[in-house]
Amino acid sequence: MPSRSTPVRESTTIERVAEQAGVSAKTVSRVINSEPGVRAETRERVMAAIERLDYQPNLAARGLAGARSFLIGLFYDKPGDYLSEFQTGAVQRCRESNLHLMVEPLEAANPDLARAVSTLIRQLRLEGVILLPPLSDLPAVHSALEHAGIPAVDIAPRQRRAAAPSVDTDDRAAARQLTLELLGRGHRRIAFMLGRAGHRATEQRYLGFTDAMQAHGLTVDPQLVQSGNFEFADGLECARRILGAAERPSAIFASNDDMAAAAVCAARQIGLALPEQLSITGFDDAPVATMIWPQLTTVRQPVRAIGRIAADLIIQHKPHRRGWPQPVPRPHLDLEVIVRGSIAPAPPGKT
Amino acid sequence: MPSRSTPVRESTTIERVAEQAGVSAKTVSRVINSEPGVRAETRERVMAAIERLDYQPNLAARGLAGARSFLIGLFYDKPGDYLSEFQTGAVQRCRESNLHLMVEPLEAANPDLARAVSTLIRQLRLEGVILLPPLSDLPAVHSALEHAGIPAVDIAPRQRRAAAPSVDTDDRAAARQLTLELLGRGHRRIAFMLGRAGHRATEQRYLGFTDAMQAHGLTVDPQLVQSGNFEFADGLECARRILGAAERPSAIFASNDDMAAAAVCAARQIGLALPEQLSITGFDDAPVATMIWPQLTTVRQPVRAIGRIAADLIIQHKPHRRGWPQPVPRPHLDLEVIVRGSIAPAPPGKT
DNA sequence: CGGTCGATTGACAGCGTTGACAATTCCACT
DNA sequence: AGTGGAATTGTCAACGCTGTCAATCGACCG
Repeated sequence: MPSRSTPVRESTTIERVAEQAGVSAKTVSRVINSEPGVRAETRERVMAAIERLDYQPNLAARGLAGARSFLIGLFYDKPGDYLSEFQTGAVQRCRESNLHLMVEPLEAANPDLARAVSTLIRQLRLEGVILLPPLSDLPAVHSALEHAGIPAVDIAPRQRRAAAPSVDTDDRAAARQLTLELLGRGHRRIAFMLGRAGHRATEQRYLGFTDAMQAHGLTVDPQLVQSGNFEFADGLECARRILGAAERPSAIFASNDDMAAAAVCAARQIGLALPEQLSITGFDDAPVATMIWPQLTTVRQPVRAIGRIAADLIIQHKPHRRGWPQPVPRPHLDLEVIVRGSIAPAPPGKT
Repeated sequence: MPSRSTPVRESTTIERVAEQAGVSAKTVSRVINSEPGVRAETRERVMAAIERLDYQPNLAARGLAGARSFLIGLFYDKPGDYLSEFQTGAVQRCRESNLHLMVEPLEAANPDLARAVSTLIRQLRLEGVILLPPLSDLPAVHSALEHAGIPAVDIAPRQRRAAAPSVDTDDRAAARQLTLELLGRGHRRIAFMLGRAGHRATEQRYLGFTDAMQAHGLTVDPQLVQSGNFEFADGLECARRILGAAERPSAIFASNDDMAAAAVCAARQIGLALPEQLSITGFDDAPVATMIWPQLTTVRQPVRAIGRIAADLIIQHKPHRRGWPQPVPRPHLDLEVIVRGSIAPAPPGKT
């Protein structure tokens, strides 16, 4: 029984819709793009025709004719859970405006980054680009984009650029609040595990921590501040150093959950009872936060929401009149401290 | 100091390149598309011109004229680490052929899935689609794609479709091997935590497990087989049921690392010493596998490689003469068992 | 009732590239 | 030098849509 393969059927063009609706192609185009100046009755007739023929405008043709692309780029360096959540949120927003998201991994360390970026944007004529950290901190990327006149939004950039939109969360405030949870439980000697140098998150979280400490008149023992680069393996080293300190802290504030998980392991290995003998906090509410015991007290980032907003910023972006910088939107999202089992009152005796 | 905004410079067109090289636009086009029938010397001249002008062909125009899109779709349901690794691999392969990857989250449960898919593919004119599970098992998606004549590759589909390419890993063999690791350590009473019903991985991993058990003349106690849906929370329940059994097993084979992590937690909570009193294995080598203690013995999936291959299958795909199904490629990737601290010899006494 | 002006709509020429096919060039061989 | 055929290159018209600008329509005014 030879299978007849069904060939691709011709797709409906704008012309066919125009015919159906008894108008010109241009008018159909107007309706598609929700341009003003189409009589309501006409618009309806056209929409009905579109519906009836199940018409889908051809992106390439629209792009070519209209000098746009309906494409937004999402540039990232490291894959991971964060990325996938983020992009899901961004795509959601894109769909509402009939745009599409093009994901492009890029190596931050690549010396030829600028050219890679430039190639991408010129080939695709991206309408905007979302930069995930650490790409959001690379001048090479920024200048390539600026040179091409393509709007970019920086996600959690270390320092905001003058005329560039960005999306941030108030890591500092959340870190402060998280530290307060520890202080409130009587902890005084608290260690801190830093993230990767140069990341906004690294700085802000540490600042929030010191804010809270200072507010309580406490100083931070430099021996208890170690860098873990946001990674488990490094975190393990770092936790060991911290726990090996002459005077052991009663709590560890890790800059992310992976490192917090490392602290949990390290503590367990030297036989500490958790959370009784050592409180640990993380950051991000990554999957691992609830997959270990005790579950991590941490800070939830609304990652999808951030993705949505990032896409929204690109979409809302109107090219501004030259010389007149438009106000740069900088949404700030609230983070949520989530208290779980990994923290407990400080053991007595340690004051 | 008013900032003059740099406007978008005109991009080089194929015409300009043709001029530079002293040939017609069509010849430049030939070079770009590496078509045969261009004298070597001419080709070089053109390439030099392209280089000199830093020319980037316009995707939209190429697409419109050539009736293609240079776009491959990656449809997924659940975001996560797997997705982000996979897409990174797929993009790598795409770049080698100047294609781009369009990621599209799709809800498997959406009753209107077929239309969502159809809209996507007609708007974008995708050249192919990669379906991540569980989408790779949905007839609605398949038929929509087939109807549009768009090649699709199924990733780990439950059952292979006749003329459809797919990428699989030999989960069954790996599960068998992993089980052997347990059996080799003297474990006889082994519990199994199933994944989500309907997933290929769920079936194959269980089959591999029973293969090995049977080969050793062991029967599986139905009480020790529980379903955890691939999720930590469910896994926890499920582990508790298993550990609460009249006769406790000496090992648990979890169908993925999240559930294995749950088993670790559950065991710890009832005071079992790990791995001495209970061996646990996972699957996938997810991030969590090395972020808990003891680290999980598991199976590594070459996720990026799978992504690469999936993209490759789309790219290699040549539309076949109607009626003559071409051989369907079905690469099979090897998995790697990784032995870590979560398994140990069975405690004596239990035989 | 002609005129005016804003609201609608349409005609037409591209957008930058490739497909189909024609033209030219190049060579080997008479 | 002439010829045939393959190799190479060019011409021209799409591809499906939108920008520009002209045309038409209608309401309203004097």
